[in-house]
Amino acid sequence: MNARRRSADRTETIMQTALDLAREVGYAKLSMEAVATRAGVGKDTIYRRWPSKALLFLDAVLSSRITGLEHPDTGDIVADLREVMIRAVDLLAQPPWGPLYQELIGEAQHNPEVAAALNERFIQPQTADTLARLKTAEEQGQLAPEFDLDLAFEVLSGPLYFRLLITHQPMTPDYIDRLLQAVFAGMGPQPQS
Amino acid sequence: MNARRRSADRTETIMQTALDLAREVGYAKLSMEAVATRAGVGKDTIYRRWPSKALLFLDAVLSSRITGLEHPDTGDIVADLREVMIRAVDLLAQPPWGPLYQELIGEAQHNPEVAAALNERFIQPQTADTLARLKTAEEQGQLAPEFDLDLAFEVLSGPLYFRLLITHQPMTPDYIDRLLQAVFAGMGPQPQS
Amino acid sequence: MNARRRSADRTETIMQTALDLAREVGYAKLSMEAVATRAGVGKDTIYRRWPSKALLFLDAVLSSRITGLEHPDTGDIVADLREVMIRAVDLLAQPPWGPLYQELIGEAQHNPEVAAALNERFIQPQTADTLARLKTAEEQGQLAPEFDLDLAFEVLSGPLYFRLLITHQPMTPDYIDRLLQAVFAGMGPQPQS
Amino acid sequence: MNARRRSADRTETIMQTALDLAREVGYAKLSMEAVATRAGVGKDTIYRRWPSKALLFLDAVLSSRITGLEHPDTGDIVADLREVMIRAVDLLAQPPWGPLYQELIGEAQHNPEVAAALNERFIQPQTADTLARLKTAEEQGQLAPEFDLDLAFEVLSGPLYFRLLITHQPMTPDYIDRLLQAVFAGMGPQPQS
DNA sequence: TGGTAAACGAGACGGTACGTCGAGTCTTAGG
DNA sequence: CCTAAGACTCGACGTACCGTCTCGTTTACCA
Repeated sequence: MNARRRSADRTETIMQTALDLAREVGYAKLSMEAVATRAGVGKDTIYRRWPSKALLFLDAVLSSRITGLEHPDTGDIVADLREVMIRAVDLLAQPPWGPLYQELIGEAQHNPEVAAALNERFIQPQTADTLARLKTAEEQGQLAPEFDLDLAFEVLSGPLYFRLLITHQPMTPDYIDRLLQAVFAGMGPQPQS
Repeated sequence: MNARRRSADRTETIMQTALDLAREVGYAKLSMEAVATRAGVGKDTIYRRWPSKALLFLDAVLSSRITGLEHPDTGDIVADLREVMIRAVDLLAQPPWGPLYQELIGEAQHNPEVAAALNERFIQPQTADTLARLKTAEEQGQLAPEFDLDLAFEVLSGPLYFRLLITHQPMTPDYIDRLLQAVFAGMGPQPQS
Repeated sequence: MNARRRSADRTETIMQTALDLAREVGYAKLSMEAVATRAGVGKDTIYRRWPSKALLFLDAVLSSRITGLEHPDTGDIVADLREVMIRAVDLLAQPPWGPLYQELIGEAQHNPEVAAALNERFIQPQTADTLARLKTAEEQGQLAPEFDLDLAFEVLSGPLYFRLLITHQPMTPDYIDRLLQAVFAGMGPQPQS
Repeated sequence: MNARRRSADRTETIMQTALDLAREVGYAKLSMEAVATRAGVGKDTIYRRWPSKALLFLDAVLSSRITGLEHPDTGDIVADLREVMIRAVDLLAQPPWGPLYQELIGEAQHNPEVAAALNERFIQPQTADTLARLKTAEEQGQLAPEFDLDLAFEVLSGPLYFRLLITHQPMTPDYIDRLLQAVFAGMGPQPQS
């Protein structure tokens, strides 16, 4: 089948090589030249597929099947949220995903294309999945009726991102429990009137 | 103490120039050569003071007096938190601070020195200030007695960082109100058992 | 033989530019950056071809066809030597060759590679050509039978180099005549036995 | 006379240090910074005495007493010339004088001040001394009456400079003998008419 | 003999160029 | 036409010295 002269084969090889190299030296020191050489591929073959180093990297990271972040539905919303948060945090805890994801977000800070693609391909699906699960819970009366559902993903994941990106404190299961506890219970002294 | 012969004059000029240029072209495209040229300074004069572009930039951003982020104490903890959050968000909303702060955090993702310095010089003081204000509120019974105070800064600012860095959605006063409401009221359906 | 993909085109352009610049500002003030800029070429493209400014300069000077320094054979050895010496001196008298050749030799004084290349590519062929012509003359009995032929080139050109490099006195046709006269006649009071 | 507050002491130290360093790394890699540091002297202290690196070097080389190049007068002009040539060549043969003198002449090729100073301070006295000795010999009838005395220094030393600067062939006593023999006997076949 | 101006060490300074590196584009030869 | 290879332009890197210019601090003259 030579009609498809951009063989999917090479696309895969390149992404895998990019990922391997990124693990070894980090995104910042990743060079297209090194990727091309190690993949045994001409630089043009890479640029024919991705317009820049950043977008190759993004593609490589996001395509490397990060699975298991869909919400289960056991009927217990807190347990289900906890489950997904734990899984996410486990993923980020074990190399290379934490550093790679960090660097990807770092790159997004001065590269609107990366920022947009990251949102579209990762953040929004994740948000939507969480929202769907929360909707179900709401219908089952497991949430405060007046709670601002659209905010929920941000309130729950915001602190995780804050630790990942800013303070680099560990995100332990215990931390997640405290976080869920705090967010579900609220800071206020009593049921607000 | 003969080490201190570097004129504060130049130090100031360089940081200001770096800041100006960063506003114009962004941190990513900021070059030491451009800073040196525009500041009318030799490159060595810069490298004598900062070991890298990243640390110059950090210094420039953090030294450019960002003030007004200390917590007032009007006796109303929610109002006081709101006040500071509004001010922070106003700062980030108006150029150049938002983009610069974003890029600074972006750089921190692959530069441990920047990450450490950012934490020490900006995040930790900010956290401590918030915590102090919350302690006062707690003593005055304005908070749920069991609330996890150490988490509070993360829970409140996490979502803001999430918007700033990830989704780039606007952080309006209304959004802050919704956030405070959600966090104070909690997600749970009733007085928790 | 894939090594040869460097376009001869660029090679030529670079040497010509180097030569032009050297004429304008001299070798000492010649900079690789200036050559690259004026030639519209990346610095690497230069460094890929020549390992140093010195060797580029040498190549540029020696490649810029200096012709007409081969010995004629009119049958009169003195006239033929005179002819070549006059031509050499004319070449050096008119800019830019004099200064360029001087500076090239200057560079050779602290750069063995330049010294070696200069010898191989210019001095030795010149010496050999002179020696050949002298051999012919000898066979024709135009030279003292016991004269040290291997010395001849040095005895005749040495004084020219001395003037070129050390005293910078002019090398006029008259001077050449005096030199030939002196060397052919000898300093001694009479025919040595 | 307070003008003279520059201690001769330091002047001497600096020249000696320059010379030492030049021996170690060569003139080309000699840096004023290194001279200053090793001499334990501020850079200004050097620049107060010499206007440039080149002139410091010249001064250092020429001041380091090169003696014994004056012509003796034993009555035998050939023997006397030979004596001085041998001594000169011995000096240049043993490090560091050969390389240093070469580099000095190299520098003179693009530095008129050095060239001028070198001529005035070294070449001209040397020439004058030789000429004086030749004059005596002429009066004593040891030279061909019509020989061009002004040329003599050039004819004799030219070949030596040629070897020193261009071909780097050794200048042995034997070579000097051959040179003297050739120059005194002349290249021509007979007593010239 | 103490006061003061120069010479001094130290090294910061504005500049210029170095040689290296990598991004992204372009060229060549082969299949 | 797509590919591997790698040359190309461009621009920035961080370094090294140049020769100049402050800084205090000796020194050594002279008042």
